Amino acid sequence: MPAQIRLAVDAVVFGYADQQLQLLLIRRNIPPFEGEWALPGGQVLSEESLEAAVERELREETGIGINYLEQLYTFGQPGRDPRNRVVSVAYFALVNPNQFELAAATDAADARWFSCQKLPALAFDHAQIVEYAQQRLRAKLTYEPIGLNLLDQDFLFSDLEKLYESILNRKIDRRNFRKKFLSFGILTETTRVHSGHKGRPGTLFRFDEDKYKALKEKGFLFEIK
Amino acid sequence: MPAQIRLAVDAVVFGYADQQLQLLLIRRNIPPFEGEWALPGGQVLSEESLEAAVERELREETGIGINYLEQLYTFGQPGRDPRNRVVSVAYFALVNPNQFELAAATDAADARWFSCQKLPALAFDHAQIVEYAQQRLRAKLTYEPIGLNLLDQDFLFSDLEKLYESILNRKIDRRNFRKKFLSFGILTETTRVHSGHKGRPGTLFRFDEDKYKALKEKGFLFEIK
DNA sequence: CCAAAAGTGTTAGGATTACACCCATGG
DNA sequence: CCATGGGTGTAATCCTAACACTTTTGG
Repeated sequence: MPAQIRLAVDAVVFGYADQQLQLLLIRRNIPPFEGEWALPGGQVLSEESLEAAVERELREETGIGINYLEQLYTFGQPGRDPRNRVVSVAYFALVNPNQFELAAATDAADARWFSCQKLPALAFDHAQIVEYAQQRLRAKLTYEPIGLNLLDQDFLFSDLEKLYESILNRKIDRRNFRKKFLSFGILTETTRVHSGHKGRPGTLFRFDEDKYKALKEKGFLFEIK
Repeated sequence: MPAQIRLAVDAVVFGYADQQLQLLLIRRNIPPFEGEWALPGGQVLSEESLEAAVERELREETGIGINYLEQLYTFGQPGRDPRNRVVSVAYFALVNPNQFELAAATDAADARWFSCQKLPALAFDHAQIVEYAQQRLRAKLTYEPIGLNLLDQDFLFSDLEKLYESILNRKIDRRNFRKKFLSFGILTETTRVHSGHKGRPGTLFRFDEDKYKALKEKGFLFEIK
């Protein structure tokens, strides 16, 4: 029998707060890399699916509720874990940090959001995994409306615009962006709001996911340049 | 210790011949699914990378030389292998079937090309994996020039055009396609050819991969609609 | 000389970009 | 009444899509 290969999952969980992309990390309380920050994750149990493993680990380690989940990539270089051969299937998740208690520390683990602008050093090859996930997020934002999973259910157009600007890291023309996005017909208008800010209140929009799915079936293409 | 999860790789190897997309399959000579057709692949050894495992399996089972390889997706549903829990990292490969002996049967395995239009029943969940790979290929053809890996080094424009037509399964305007593709500046012109066909001989082109990489670095975007 | 495939340019319509002023509210 | 952010239209440009005839060769 060959030396065993262990299978794990890791989750790159993005949130959006303070007009910045945030990443959810846990502090490891066991070796290797004890005390360092790492992606939530762990070994896959023998009878559970990969997605179930991700969800279980997130529940155990962070108590979080996921809006969007997709498989990212499988990292399997020998040596990426200094002790054993561990192959890890990385997942990519989007959540709205407002929808639950900010990183309730369950288990023994300490869970926290970090701005993607100021990440700490990460255990294993997790920095590489995060880099890969950011690329995926940036790319996907332009051809699927997944960014909406990072916002509140009802949001201002300016929120959406700032989200795109901060993640894609470039200026976006407000008028053209709104025209384009609205032209897809996947947002519905709600009432109005003042909320915390000064200035004129803005319209609240809501993502119509069923509409989007229906259009997608019909071959409709979402695209933001 | 939990029941062991086994890790495997599978390769979806596409070729192009007779103006059709082809898929490389092997006939299994051990249970389960003995005698049925399946993707080349097998268990990952404890010290090899995933890519090395794919290349080793392809060498052992088919004697093939790969032009393009990328990770496709990891399939890990419990029950996908009726005997053990096997998680398989699927890879996606493009080859030119002219570049080596047509599926030399090494090992005990029988390896063959099948037109993607007429695939046999496949073992395990391999039909699903192939379906996923075809989607990836179709999508990727439109935003990366990977189709060139399926052709001879020197090829006619009409070959490229037919390749796109057959894989995307729609008519393409010959003039617009040529204009667009040439505008990228990633093809270089060679001499002329008659080859086997009737009619006026056409110019042979060659993919300038270095040029493409250089442009890509600079933020250039390849796109065929 | 005929059949087969290669090669080539123009135009209309649609999409994208660039751009600046007025409006509604809170303090 | 002022500061802040929300809301809106038009014109120039670029890109895409549609479209047909001529050229070169082999048989």
